[in-house]
Amino acid sequence: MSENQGFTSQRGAFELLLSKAAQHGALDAADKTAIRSMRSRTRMLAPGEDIVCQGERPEVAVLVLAGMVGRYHTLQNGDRQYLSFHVKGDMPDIQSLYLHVMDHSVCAVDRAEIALFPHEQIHHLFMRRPPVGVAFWRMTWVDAAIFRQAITNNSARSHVARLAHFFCEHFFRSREAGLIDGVACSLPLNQTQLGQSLGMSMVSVNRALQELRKEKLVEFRSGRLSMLNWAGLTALAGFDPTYLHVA
Amino acid sequence: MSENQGFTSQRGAFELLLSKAAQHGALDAADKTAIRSMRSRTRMLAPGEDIVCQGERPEVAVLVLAGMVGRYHTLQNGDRQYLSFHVKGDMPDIQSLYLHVMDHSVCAVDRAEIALFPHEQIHHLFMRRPPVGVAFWRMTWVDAAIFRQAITNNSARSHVARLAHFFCEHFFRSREAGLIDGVACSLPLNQTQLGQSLGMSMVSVNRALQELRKEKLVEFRSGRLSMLNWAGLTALAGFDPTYLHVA
DNA sequence: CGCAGTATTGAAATTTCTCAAGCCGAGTGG
DNA sequence: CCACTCGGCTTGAGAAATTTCAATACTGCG
Repeated sequence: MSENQGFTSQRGAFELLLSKAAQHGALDAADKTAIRSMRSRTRMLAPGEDIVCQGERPEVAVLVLAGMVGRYHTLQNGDRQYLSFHVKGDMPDIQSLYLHVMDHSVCAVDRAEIALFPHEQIHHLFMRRPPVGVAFWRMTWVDAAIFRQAITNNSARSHVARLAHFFCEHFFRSREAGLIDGVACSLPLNQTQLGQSLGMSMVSVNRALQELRKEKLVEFRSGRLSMLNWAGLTALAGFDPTYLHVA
Repeated sequence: MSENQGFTSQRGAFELLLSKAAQHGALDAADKTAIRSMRSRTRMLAPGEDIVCQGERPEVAVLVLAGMVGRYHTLQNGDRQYLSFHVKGDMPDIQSLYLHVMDHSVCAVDRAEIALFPHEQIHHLFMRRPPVGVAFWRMTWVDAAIFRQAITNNSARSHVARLAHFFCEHFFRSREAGLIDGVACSLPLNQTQLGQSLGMSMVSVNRALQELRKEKLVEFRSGRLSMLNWAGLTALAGFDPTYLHVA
């Protein structure tokens, strides 16, 4: 991986936020100016580093600029359950704006870069420019749709279909975010983490993976996911991208 | 159960909506007037009746006035996965306002009464009164937190803890909605539906239920849930209500 | 070259599901 | 008033899926 692949300048954060918001609602010039007038700072994160933890009360919201960020619950026995993963352009904890105490943690999965926007400024932005609020609102609704799909995936699908569905979703979203490289994308998770996302043991992940490999549907090694047969994989997974609500 | 227990008049719908919104954000007189100026109609639903189906494009949003409403996915093989259940004061499909095609269905679980608000009016309300938008927005964020918890529940907890957690959440939310009768509340689901919510077979639900009964933690028969030992149940479930973000 | 983390494998232990039968209680009609 | 029926609950037992445990291989990096 080249040194700063995908890593964005400070100025880039606003352009990214703008284009993301524009995907979710029509914005006029005043809306865009208002977005650009916010203050933010950027931050680099080491692999595994926590950004906010369950129980905290953050005063800033995160925008992912590069790398992958994950959200997870920590159970009483210390077990970790990943809830979702986020790529460039996602705002994984915007809900902390009004839901003051975090019910989950947010961490960098691999090396990542984020921008931080103060809650106060986002709040004023929404009050002054309702269409911007609606655009952001829509983003969080897509998020909720992704959570719903995760419930179904982890509760009602076989291990193989479950893993396949996870891969389909990640690839599809990476494509939307412009992060595809031919037929491959980055997915910097190990099999243990995959298990903590899908509600299965690491060994079961390994065996499900072998199934998919044997059928020549995907390849997945050292953080790289390659789609060998998209039609076959989506059919096996029962993947229907409607829930991702791409405009 | 008495004839129209909990069933609300047309006028009651606005008061309910108002008090619900007020729980999630400070509203001034103009905000309240704007909410009251909307048009709505109410509707009675038979047990099991669908309100909106996966794939449809509704033009109204639902407010639950009485009874229980559920959301579910339908899988390719016809299996059903329940995603969440909603009681008086909840708006289970407000996201259809901007996420135009439904990625899941909404149905009445038992006999229920709902109010329907045209999308167009809700949209104008949000544009004119941003604080009202924020209050509604917060409601949907709590919804998302509930989905996250369901992921963890169905993926990482034992069958017994899973069922216990489900009971805790339902009881807690029913209490918030003022639907508690002493130590009991309504939960009009059978064991098959419980299984379709928790990602377990009906037989496993039955056996988990027997565990909870044996420990004298809860009683659950014919749609009625009684809490016999709240402290014991929450401890077993690992239930921490932070995620419900009661203001 | 060797370490550390990750992946893979086999086999036993355990959990979970399926199947199928019997039970129970509420409502129905004779 | 009682037999009947229907849906939902309960039970046991075998089959299947899944996890656990533990040993072995692999890989990238210092």
